[in-house]
Amino acid sequence: MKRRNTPTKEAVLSVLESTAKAMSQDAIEKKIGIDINRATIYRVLNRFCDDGVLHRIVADDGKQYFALCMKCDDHQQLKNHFHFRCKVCETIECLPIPVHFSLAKEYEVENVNCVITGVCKDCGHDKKYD
Amino acid sequence: MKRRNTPTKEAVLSVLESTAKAMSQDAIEKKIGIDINRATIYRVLNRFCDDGVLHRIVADDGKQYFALCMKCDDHQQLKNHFHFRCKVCETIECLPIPVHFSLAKEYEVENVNCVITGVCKDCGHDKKYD
DNA sequence: TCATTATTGCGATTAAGTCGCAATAATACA
DNA sequence: TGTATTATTGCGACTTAATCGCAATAATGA
Ligand SMILES: [Mn+2]
Ligand SMILES: [Mn+2]
Ligand SMILES: [Zn+2]
Ligand SMILES: [Zn+2]
Repeated sequence: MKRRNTPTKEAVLSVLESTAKAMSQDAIEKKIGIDINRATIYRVLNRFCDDGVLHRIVADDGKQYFALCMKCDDHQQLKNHFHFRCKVCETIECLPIPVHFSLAKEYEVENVNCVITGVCKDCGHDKKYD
Repeated sequence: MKRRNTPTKEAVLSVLESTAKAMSQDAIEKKIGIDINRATIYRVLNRFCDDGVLHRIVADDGKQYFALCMKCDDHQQLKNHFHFRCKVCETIECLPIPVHFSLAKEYEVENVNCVITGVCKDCGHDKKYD
């Protein structure tokens, strides 16, 4: 299963590198410019997740969102972090807030998925000129 | 919009009162005994959520799960708590672990959805007689 | 250049959840 | 107790997200 380099992979990655947010397949497809099949985008995203290049967030809207995994040491500590989904601008941001919990040792943790939903700082309700 | 008492409502509630876990529409339908339409179960569940009787968790499998909201003061502090989804027994439990985070005041929080996924204490990998 | 096989496009498919509408039944009230 | 009001239900159609099978394409290494 050796990976091959393709224009599709590079295009998807480049879209995600152009933002600090997590994006859905739909949003990526809209922003990507070139025409790539939906199933292909999903397959590329899933492979990136398998390879540890991206992480997947399932929000409370039931949709999957994908974001780059940070590699520098500063960010590595944030392996499990909170996410914020804004209902107004429909974006998901990776928050620099680590998730802490402690479970009885019999539990085996495989994934942590934490999403806070509401209105983000850029869309606050007091904004008069929306 | 005054609520009416119906056998359906009572049946759904009784299923959820019979367990400490969160359940999906599918699981509820299987356990409920009487034959109730899928859309109706969803409508009942949604109404219970609106009324604060149930809370809804969206897990990383993309599905919605519903659990009773505890009313005693002991549990009220756990308004936002972690959930654990076991991939083996396919259940979701409400953990008595509160979710803590702090956001810049410009954020408006409307919902908190935290799910840890893995293998629960009853399904541990060392079990030889599964 | 050629063979291998990972990747892609396409259409069909699955699954969760919602919606419109007509029929039913819980509630309030005469 | 009868009747009107309207919340609730059942049904089927629909929506959306995501996956899958398969044949065609193209990246890679020899
Ligand atoms: Mn993130
Ligand atoms: Mn819970
Ligand atoms: Zn926003
Ligand atoms: Zn389990």
